[in-house]
Amino acid sequence: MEEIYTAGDIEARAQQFWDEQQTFRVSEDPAREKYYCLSMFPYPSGRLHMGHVRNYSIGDVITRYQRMQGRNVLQPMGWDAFGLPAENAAIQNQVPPAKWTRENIDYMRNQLKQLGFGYDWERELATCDPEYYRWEQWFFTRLFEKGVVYKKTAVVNWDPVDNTVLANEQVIDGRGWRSGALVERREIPQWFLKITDYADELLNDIDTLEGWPEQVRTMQRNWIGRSEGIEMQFGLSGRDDSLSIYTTRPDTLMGVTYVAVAPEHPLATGAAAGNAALAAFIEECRQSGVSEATLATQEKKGLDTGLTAVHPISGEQVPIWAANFVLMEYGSGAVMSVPAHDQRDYEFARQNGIAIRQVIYPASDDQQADLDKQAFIEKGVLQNSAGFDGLTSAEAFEAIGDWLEQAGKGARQVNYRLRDWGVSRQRYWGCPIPVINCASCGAVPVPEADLPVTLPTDVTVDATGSPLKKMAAFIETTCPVCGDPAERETDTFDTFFESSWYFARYACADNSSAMLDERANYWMPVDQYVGGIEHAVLHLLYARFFNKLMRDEGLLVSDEPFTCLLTQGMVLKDGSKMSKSKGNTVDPQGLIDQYGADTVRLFTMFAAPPEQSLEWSDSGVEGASRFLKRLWKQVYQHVAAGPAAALNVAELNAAQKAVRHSVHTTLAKVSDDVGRRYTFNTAIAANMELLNTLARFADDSDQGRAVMQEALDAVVLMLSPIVPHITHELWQQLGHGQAVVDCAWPLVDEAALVQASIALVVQVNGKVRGRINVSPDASREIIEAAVMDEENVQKHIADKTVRKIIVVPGKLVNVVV
RNA sequence: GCCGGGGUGGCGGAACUGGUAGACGCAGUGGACUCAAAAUCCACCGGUAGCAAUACCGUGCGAGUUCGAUUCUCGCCCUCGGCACCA
Repeated sequence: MEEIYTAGDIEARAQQFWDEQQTFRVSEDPAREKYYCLSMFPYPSGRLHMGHVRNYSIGDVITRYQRMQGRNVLQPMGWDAFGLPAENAAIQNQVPPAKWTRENIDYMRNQLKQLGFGYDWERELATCDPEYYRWEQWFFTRLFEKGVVYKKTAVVNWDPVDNTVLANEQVIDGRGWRSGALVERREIPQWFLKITDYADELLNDIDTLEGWPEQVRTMQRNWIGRSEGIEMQFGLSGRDDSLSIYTTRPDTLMGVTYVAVAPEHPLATGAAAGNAALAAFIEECRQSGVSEATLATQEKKGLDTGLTAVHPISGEQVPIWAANFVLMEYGSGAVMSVPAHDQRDYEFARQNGIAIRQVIYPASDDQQADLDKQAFIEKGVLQNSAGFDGLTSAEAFEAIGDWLEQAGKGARQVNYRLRDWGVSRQRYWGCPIPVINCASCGAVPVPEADLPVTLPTDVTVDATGSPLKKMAAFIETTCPVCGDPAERETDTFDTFFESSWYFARYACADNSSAMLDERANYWMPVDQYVGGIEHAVLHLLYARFFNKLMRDEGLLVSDEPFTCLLTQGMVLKDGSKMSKSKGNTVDPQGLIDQYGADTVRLFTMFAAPPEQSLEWSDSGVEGASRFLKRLWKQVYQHVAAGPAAALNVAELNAAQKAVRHSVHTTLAKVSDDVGRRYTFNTAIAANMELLNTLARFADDSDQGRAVMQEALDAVVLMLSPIVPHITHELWQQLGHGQAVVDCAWPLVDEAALVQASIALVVQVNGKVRGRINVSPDASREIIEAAVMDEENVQKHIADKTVRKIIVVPGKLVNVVV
């Protein structure tokens, strides 16, 4: 055995071994328990960043640990290869997106291999492969036939200078990122998936996701936003039609003093025809981005349309305002406004001189309503509400609901905040939407025999929008129904489309005749999914939705795709997210070259628990490297002295027993940390502590060396999922024939955990005043007597009377005076 | 603005179910080894007072519950993630 640890050679040898043995190649084996561990696949942006290293290290530790538990473990890897950055790179460097993407994939695949992650590379997929995206095109046409997809107009960010649609992130302070032009809202026709049809199931099934973090489940529930309310009709003065409005607070209905509609609402745009000021206001509202964060934080503005609505109960005429805070996408694009009982309506009414009418009064004395200062938003008792006076808010909800239903002016309705999923993107580098637009037949799905609709890759990309829209050869086709000349759809899918089913495709990535086959039902659902917390809502909700769509199409049997979810925190440098614009990135490659993959993996696992953000530290990496050198040295010194004798537990002296006790308490703790808690940082810390103990244990006797052998074997096995290369080598050097990657996780010897005496903390009035040593089975009486014997305890009791003594078994004693 | 997290020594973090605050590591200080340096090894390492034993203070801020609160409750401050076209 070499005396000095050299990561480079060791890592190359271990990786070659796994490669030759096809260690991580798996197939279906009904006789064994399967375990599917999946990390979110990366966007091939060029090089791995620290977030990837962290994500994939976590997944690899879990994978290797589960292998040691004897399970049939699948861990695949692939590429989320469509997306905006490839187009940006194309504009900047005149390199076609396909070429750029392929080169990035090749480079990053090599980096993943250098890091020693145990993937089954046979299953690798890239979403920009026609062999991959043809199946989502096929699936879309199935959904089309079923009526799950439909087309409607929706607003986008429009850059009037570059004449292109911008992503929200390309809008900076209301201006296009390249042109600097003020962004406009523009309505264009787009394809939607009816995710709202699944809103109830998506909501209810959250309850079954017990392996998910509670915060993610809460965020998804809030995102879906189920509410119960009343949908009612406000009449329109001087018109035959009416205005549909939804409210969750019908108890406040008699306090309505105006109605607000979105600036794009037909009522507002209609009224603008004869109203220059209103037209100017609507135009002004059009000059802003579409993101909800933008709309919610901008100054609340509105203008009276001059139209009036008729209150469904009182018949009173209330003004209709156009307001920039009402979203056309949400509900009917109109809201009733009750300034007395809604803070936003209150501020808007104050600002615009609209009446404030209180109809809800506090039900008890602990509540106060001061409408000179703010709205009273609590529930209470109704007044000034005609026939509903005296009812509580809850009673009024029912009474007003009944009244409206009987009058034919409204109905109880469940509403969702969730909106249907718009999947059209006016981009080049994505999966073409398989639709042909025919003048006489309308939108027609591309027949299965003509799939895939292949994305042309020989293109020049510039800042003025998708090159597809200028490619006659791509666009011009014939209608599959009538055979007349027709035009191909030039929009591509939202890239969330690809990432909504890749997890199932890994099970049968080689199938060229079907989207999924029976192997998907062997591997699905994913047992452990690992990825960034930033995907808590969108990706994870779309993937859950898609899984249900695939189930309903008969492609899968599971209701949910991911049994357990681990949301990893971000990697920070100097307190903020690493990014090129901040210039605070750390390139993993340099660290791999300098220290080796094991050091990088060890540091990322040690610096913080997986769910927390991780603060990068170069000197911390140095520390991780030092630990591996010490581990190497400890094994080297042991091995250099020749083979150890067999362990005979009955012959051990007190010091040897103490070391064995440390080994097995560490083993128990690390098994729990790695297997249940996923706190790899504390698992590593416990091993560091144990190695410190072993370094102080100098015992050349036969049993001393036997204890050391058992201890080093345990440390190597415990660390092997985290630092697989060095432990691969050390395990051989410790005299074992089997590769460490194929070993079983070590078992705790319960007998080694038993101790002759344990230390209890002694408190007086909750403050630590000393410690006592007692036998683990000492009675309460013996413990109390020992406590009272303590000098420092007596001093703090002094002349006071002992009121009670609290004994927490195995931990502490608190004397209350 | 709305939804969800987080805040503990000089730094990253530990304390798992309300029970010893600061494990482990980094940085630092002192020492050993060396001609010297690096590396390595040993010791110390929250603040104040004290030779020490020990005492008091201390987990973002303010209240509360409890024998006991980093942990639970309420209010506030700061910060990070998401907000439907970044992935």
